[in-house]
Amino acid sequence: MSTVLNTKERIVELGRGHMQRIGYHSFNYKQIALELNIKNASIHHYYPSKEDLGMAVIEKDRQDFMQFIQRMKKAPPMDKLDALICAYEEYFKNGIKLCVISTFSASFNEITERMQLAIQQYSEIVASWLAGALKEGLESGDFHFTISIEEMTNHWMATLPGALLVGRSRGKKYFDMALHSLKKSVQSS
Amino acid sequence: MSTVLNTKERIVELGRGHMQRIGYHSFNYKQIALELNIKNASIHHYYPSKEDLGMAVIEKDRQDFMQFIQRMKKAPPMDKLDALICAYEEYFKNGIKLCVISTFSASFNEITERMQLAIQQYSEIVASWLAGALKEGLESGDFHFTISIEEMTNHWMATLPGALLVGRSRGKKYFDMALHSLKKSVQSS
DNA sequence: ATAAGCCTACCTACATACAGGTAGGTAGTA
DNA sequence: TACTACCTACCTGTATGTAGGTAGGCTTAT
Repeated sequence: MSTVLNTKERIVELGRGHMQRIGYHSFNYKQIALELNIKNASIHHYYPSKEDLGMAVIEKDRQDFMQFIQRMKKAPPMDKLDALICAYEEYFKNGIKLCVISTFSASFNEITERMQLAIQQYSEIVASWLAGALKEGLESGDFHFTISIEEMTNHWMATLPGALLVGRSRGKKYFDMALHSLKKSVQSS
Repeated sequence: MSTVLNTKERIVELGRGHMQRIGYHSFNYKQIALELNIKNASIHHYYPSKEDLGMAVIEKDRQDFMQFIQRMKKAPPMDKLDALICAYEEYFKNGIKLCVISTFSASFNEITERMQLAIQQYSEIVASWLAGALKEGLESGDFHFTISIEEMTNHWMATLPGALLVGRSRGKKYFDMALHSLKKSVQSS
């Protein structure tokens, strides 16, 4: 698969980045238009409304996550969690982004119902993948923890976004510490 | 202390609520003006710029937290943590708010440096209070955990905002579960 | 082979709305 | 008299979105 993106794909890609950095509502078409050297109105040619673009961003991120699942399908459970953590380190590094789910969760009360639904569904996909990886690691003996898988899943689902937020206000040290604690949580608790 | 607020105080109070629900950037003067039955321009009489109002909201929340610290000064450590959790339950209930620190952390890249600084300082106040409560509980034998106080503090600092976000996308059940796990974390880990 | 027609990927120009903010005024109170 | 707490009216900037146009490539019929 070639990495050359057409305009439509580049709009989503750039839009996603901006939304993750400054939020869905603060994001605007101008920034993308400048970067792609096209006019504001041309974006509407591909995405008639901002909601359409928002939906496309969520959908693209979900698809990327599905591919991630596929790629990691046969990896050992710890590698799966490591890869997830690695993705979050990338978000934090690349201009202090949030993950897409957190981005839209932070704006949850100002997005349309359609978008809320898409985020809810996407969240459940991530959660069930996480639960699967945790179950697998527990059964293989790679992980050791005494709380339920559902609780551990939820612990991860809350801590990953929380680490991004806390990293913004308290700095990288505390972001790293949160992820480090998270990794340890499946090894002895 | 009377609960009757003057207009200036009510503007901050309402502003805070709206910011917590929809974010700093999405929040606008009109909503407050309507609720207080005054004109948009009158808000500028009290807070010349939006940044001033944002700063006032952060400052008010910090002051409220300082009062909270005072009130809980002689309470047993577990009561302190319970009270904090209770505050977050209130946020989640009252129209699905985030805490003020998360609110501005979510918008961290679109607020002024002054506001960023204020949030950073406020974060450190919360963190050091939390660390104090954890230390106290550990020494009194009320808490049992093996990780460092700094790590446990950070765990709380990340999980509380994370729970609010996850609660928005996955629902109250998972918000409650996150807080429940959090409470358990100081009792056996 | 080529002309006609159509589609894609943009453009210019504009409509609309709404936000933050300012200038200057006024009524009531200290 | 001066200050407080508003108001009306307006300016400016900016965001989403629309209408209509155009250049160039592709398709199809003759």
